Amino acid sequence: MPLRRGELARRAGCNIETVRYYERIGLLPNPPRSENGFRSYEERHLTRLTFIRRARELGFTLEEVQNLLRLVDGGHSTCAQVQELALRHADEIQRKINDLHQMQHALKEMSAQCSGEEVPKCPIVEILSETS
Amino acid sequence: MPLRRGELARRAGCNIETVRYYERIGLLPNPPRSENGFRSYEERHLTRLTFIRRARELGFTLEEVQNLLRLVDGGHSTCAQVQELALRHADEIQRKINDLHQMQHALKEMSAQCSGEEVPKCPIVEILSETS
DNA sequence: TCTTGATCCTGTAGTAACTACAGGGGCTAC
DNA sequence: GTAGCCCCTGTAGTTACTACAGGATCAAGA
Repeated sequence: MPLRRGELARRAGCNIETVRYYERIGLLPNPPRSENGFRSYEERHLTRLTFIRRARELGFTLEEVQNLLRLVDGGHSTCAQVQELALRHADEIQRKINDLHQMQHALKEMSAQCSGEEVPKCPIVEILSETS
Repeated sequence: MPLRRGELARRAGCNIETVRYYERIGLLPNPPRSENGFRSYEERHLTRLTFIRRARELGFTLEEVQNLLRLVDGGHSTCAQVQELALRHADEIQRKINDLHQMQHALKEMSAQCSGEEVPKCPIVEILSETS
């Protein structure tokens, strides 16, 4: 199932130009070309691109995405390095999860207290501004 | 406790120039100025700025942050509107939480299976590429 | 009192991560 | 054979910052 650029982008949920951009900066490998010069992608490209798109939506920078990809691609030699990095990433992710839980709680609370004419005060801003 | 721009940025955890940028695009209100023309911020500015920084780190665009702020600032008239918006945001947040949980699980699994010389294969990319 | 250092001001230019467009070519289908 | 859709390349524009230049303010020390 070789995919062309447009179809790859569509399935990964990203813009068609983004594919070319990631190729240019080395985040996606240059794919083989078919006879007519069109880029020809495989499942593994789709997998990788979808991961990148999702990680970006979760607030990771492209540099952080690069680090994660290198981690799973096996760029690090020793187990200690891998563990260190994996756990550091996991901690960062936990922080994000906590923040999101707080946001969600605040929004649901607001929605629940919304009845009739009364629009309640939503504490989401105050809650998420605490320096934890 | 009036704060100047540098101290506000430092406490909120963002760059000093970002403050001016948010002011320019209308995300932060223009603060009063002291005698010498310096910007003079209050607690509420710090609260707002910290919220923005955190929301950005969680992958929300500035436009989405604007929407969240309008929601809590009371820009929407009816309760139905507020509920609709709040729940939509909460759903989006739940999706992010799910993705982060999967990433975290994959990373911890990888770290746990790391022993001695063996560096295991990490399924984080494959897992997060599933279109759920 | 003078100067050094830190901070502020404004305007503008540079960077990261896309996104859009112009000009041209390759298929397929009526 | 031409209309419509997709692809190619190069380049320019957008979003969200971030850095820098040139100058003013102000507290503290020599």
